[in-house]
Amino acid sequence: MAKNKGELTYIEDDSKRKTTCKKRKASLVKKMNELTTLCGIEACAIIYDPNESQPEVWPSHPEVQRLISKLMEMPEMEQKKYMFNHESFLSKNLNKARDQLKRVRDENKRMEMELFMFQCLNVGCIINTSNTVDTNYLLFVINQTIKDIQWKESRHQRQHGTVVVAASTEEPLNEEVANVHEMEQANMGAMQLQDWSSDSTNDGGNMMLPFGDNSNFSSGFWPSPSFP
Amino acid sequence: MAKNKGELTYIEDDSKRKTTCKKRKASLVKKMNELTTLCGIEACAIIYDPNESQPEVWPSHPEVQRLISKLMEMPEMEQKKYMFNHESFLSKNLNKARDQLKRVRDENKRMEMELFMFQCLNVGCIINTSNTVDTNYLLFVINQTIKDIQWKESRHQRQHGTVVVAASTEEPLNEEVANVHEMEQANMGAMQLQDWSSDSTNDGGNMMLPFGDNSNFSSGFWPSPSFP
DNA sequence: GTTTCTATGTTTAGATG
DNA sequence: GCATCTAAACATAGAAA
Repeated sequence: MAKNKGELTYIEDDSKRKTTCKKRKASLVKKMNELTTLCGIEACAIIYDPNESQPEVWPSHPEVQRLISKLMEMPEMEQKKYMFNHESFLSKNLNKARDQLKRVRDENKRMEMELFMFQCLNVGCIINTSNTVDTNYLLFVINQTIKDIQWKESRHQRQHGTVVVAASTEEPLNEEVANVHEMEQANMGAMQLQDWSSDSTNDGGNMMLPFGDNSNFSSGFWPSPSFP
Repeated sequence: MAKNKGELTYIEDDSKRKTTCKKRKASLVKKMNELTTLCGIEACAIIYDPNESQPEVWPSHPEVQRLISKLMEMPEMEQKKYMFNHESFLSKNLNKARDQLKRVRDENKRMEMELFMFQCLNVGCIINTSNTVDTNYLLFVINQTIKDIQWKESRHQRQHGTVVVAASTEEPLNEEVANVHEMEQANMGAMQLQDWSSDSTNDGGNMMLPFGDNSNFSSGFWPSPSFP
């Protein structure tokens, strides 16, 4: 504590406490970011600040959920293993249970990825992919979504023009990804990008989405969308 | 980072990383203690350090459990509200006031577009683009998003493989769109998508939300996002 | 209420026992 | 590996804008 020389007691003054809290929360989050980035470890934090309407989590809600799950799962899994080893009559159901578990896991993973994808799109970037999400699966989900978009969009080409979004790797493993390029060729339309950043006045009104107060979106989540 | 001047990247050297990790974990915990004490708020942290056999929790396991329960009781749709805002500690950078107005305007426009883009993905088609949105700008946003994805993704190629997502029109007018193809070329790596649905044992468990019989955790934080 | 500034205390990467 | 030391960078309480 600068200028306070180690006085580690509750700050009675409301204003001072609030200010300090805000500053220190920011610093703490920065420190967590540094720790996880520099050392490549996983960490999360939950902070309940009465000054905020909602608890603050770091680095993101899905990641916190994942780490919490990881924490909660540890003792349970050992317990299960123990039980399976000792209750022989359960062993005949083992394969069945495993399949079930796998299905549930896949479903959870899918939901997590879809939620994550939503958040990425909402914020505009991939959020803290280091050590947090299965990027391969995320890409699978994105490709699936893109495929849906393309399929549905193709029914409206004549009305609205065409937009193509494509995902690729060096060696696309599935048909969907491969077809992306074909569609990209086929759908080359007559559209041009305008300079969106100019001060043109003919677009602002159309840009507004009728969601009223946009403040929800200004308090996004962490890490930053890093808009250029 | 003393003597390291803001180089916020993974420390490759094992010994250095381990030492830094230990020091910084201690500092982080100290900071959390100061924050909670000085400001009288509740907070907890979970840290997974591969160097440690057990995950480290702060301030204590029961307290972490209690705060997690508190968090889990919140409705999912309000996630956005309690995410940290990266800008709170990163935006202290240079020439901020210079083009603040323009940035805010662009930001609003971009957020509207991103939200719109999400809605498109969520619904599965481009929604009534005529008379509602600037399609050209939508493409720009998509490209920006893609660019961000690529940039972030490129930092993890070795771990997860490479994917390039691209959007194009017949005549891309800006650098971003043009660069998409360059990056597509540049990022052609040696990676392949893995079969995400395989029985790999290193990820499935983390996806499970093992709240099971604990009513605190089963009280609803993971409702299905109802995707198509 | 917020942001900016700054003097001063704290953290920390690297070096050394 | 673990403690101690140190210069450099950082964090921050208080004040001012």
